[in-house]
Order: sequence, then C-alpha cells, then structure tokens
Amino acid sequence: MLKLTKKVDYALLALNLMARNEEGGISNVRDIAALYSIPPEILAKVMQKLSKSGLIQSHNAPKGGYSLKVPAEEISVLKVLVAVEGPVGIVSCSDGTDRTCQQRDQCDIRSPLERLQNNILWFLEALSIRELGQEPAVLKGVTDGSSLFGQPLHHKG
Amino acid sequence: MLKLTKKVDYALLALNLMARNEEGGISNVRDIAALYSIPPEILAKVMQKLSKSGLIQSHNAPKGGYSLKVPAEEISVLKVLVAVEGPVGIVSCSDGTDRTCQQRDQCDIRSPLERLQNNILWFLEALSIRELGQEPAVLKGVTDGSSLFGQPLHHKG
DNA sequence: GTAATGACAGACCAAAATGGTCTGCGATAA
DNA sequence: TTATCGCAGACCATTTTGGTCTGTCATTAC
Ligand code: SF4
Ligand code: SF4
Repeated sequence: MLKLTKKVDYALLALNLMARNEEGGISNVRDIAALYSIPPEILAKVMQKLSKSGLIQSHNAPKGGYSLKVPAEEISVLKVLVAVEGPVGIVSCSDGTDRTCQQRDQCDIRSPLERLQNNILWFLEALSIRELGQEPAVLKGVTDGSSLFGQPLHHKG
Repeated sequence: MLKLTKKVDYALLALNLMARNEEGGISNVRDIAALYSIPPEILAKVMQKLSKSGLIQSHNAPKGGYSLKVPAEEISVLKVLVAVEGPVGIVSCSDGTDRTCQQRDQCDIRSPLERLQNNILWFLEALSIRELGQEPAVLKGVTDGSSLFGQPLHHKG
C-alpha cells in the first residue's frame, strides 16, 4: 500500500538513464533492459506508454529507440506515474475509480484526505527526473529521514 | 497504486468518530460499522490492530467497546497506517519487503526516492486524526502548496 | 528489394495483495 | 449464568501486479 509499482520503478530508471545521456541521445529497450536486468517485454510496454503520453519520442527503425521529447527538468515523477499507471489518488473516491464508496454518505474525512493527497501529489510533481540522478544535496525538500518513525526506512548498503 | 487501503479508510473513519466523541467515550464495533456501512467483521479486525498497537483501548465486556488510549492530537495518520498495514515504503527496497530487487546493483535512483518517501511520510505524520474532523483551515502544514519547497518544512513543532 | 532491427499491440497467465466471510473462543458485567 | 462484545485465525473471491508469449508494422542498412 502506498507503494510505487515496479513498472513505475522501471520507467524512472530508464528515464533517469536517458536524462543522463542527454537530450537527443537514443536508447533502445533491449539495452536498457539488459543494463538494469529488467524483463525486456515489460520495459517495452512501459516505454510505449511514456511515448504515448508525450514524454519520450520513439524512433521505430534499426538503430532506433527512444529519446527524451521534453527536457528532463520538465518530466516530473508525477507525470511518469500518471503516464504509466493512470490517474493517482490516495483515496479511491478521488481518482474516479470508485465512485460507489459505501461510506461516502457518512464520510466526514474526505476533504482533509484530499488535501493530504494534494500535498503528496505536489511532492511528486516537484521532483523531476533530472533531480533523480543528482546528489541528495541538490534535492529540495526535507530531511535525511534517518530513523523517522521507527521503521526500516532504508538500509544503506 | 499509491492508494490507501479500505482498511485504513475504515480505521480513519472510526478513529475520527471516536475523536469527536472525546476521550473516555466508548464505541463498539457494531455501532460504528452500522453507522458507516462497514462490514462489522472487517472493522473488528482493524480495531484489534489499532488496539494492539496501543492507539486505542479495548473494553471487553457487555456495553464495552473501544476508547482512545492517547489524545487524538497524538494519533497521526501515519501511525494508523502502520498499525493497520504494517511498515510503509513507496519503493519496495525500503520497507524490507523486497530485499532482492533485481535492479538494486545498478539502481541510481534509490537515494532520491527514499528522500521523496520521507517527505511523504512526514506529511502523514503531521496529520492527526484530530485534524481529520476539522475544517481545512485548521490543518497544519502547507495547504495550497504554493510555498512548499525552497524552505525547510516545519510542522507540528 | 530485402532482411535485420526495433517499436507496437494485445492476449494470456501466475502470483500476490486486497476485501470480505465464517467459525469458534475468551472476558466480563448485568 | 448468560448475553454482549472483543479476540483469533482459517478461509475464500476478486482485483492488481508482474511477467510471458505471439505476432505485426515501420525503417533503414545492405
Ligand atoms: S470513505 Fe470517504 S474518503 Fe474513503 S473512499 Fe469513501 S468517500 Fe472517500
Ligand atoms: S529499482 Fe532501485 S529504487 Fe526501485 S526497488 Fe530496486 S533498488 Fe529500490
């Protein structure tokens, strides 16, 4: 729950790579998949979605592949997320998938939750794939999160 | 993806109700379930988890039920989330569920993603169930997102 | 012209997560 | 002593997810 899917993970890895290869450079699915040990077929699907949503440009030919269609700075994590998985909503009532929530009539927490959601979306929008490949210091926002809430937030190494 | 589960939704509804009934008040599963049209059995399970994690107090007896164990202000959405669904992580590598990520060796986006995750967790921690039932204006934290970045976030000092 | 490359498309499947049900036991106050 | 209400866990159906397989279309290097 609250987890990014593997497909999004793949998309971010690929886009980060392409961002480093700089605009104009062309990468093909097979190479990227091999580099990151991603199943080629599934990465292909992901790339197609990114292409359809206009984030990357396809070159359908031998020696072809994909290249960034817009500058890396303008490709936010949120855009990638939406491109690959569709509309995002932390509560089902807010992204159109579940307009038949049984609790809706009595629900008195919808408004604050939507606000929370907007904040989260804002974070996702504020992080671009350009920043993905850069050092932590460059990132805007907060904290190193060490021992934030008693959970295993990360394992260095 | 990135969606709260129904169980969490149920937990938040119940806790919000109990918060309004004020500390000390006792609510039982059957009543809450009826009020919100929640399957009683599943709400029961949810409440048990909340109880085990110390957020609410159970009164096992006729006329019994549950009451808040700590002030509503101190029950964050994140705590509820962890109580009901376990550790939270937006990337599988960061919550212990997937320590065998095939991409890990070549992964160059882990650090920024963990940072993003910490920001999100921070928001979840900053929102208490007390605020859930209140008007938007009362919400702490940044609400319109206009000045979200470029400054350290300080909520709930 | 044609063959090799690489994108495009979609059916298909297995595993996991999720949402929900059922059954029985244990505590306690009326 | 019994009705109420929490405790516990097995169990199941549906959905989501991750992944596979099969084949077609566009381009260009040769
Ligand atoms: S319970 Fe409220 S917040 Fe949750 S999905 Fe239903 S309407 Fe939305
Ligand atoms: S690809 Fe990187 S960020 Fe994603 S799960 Fe694996 S290690 Fe974590």
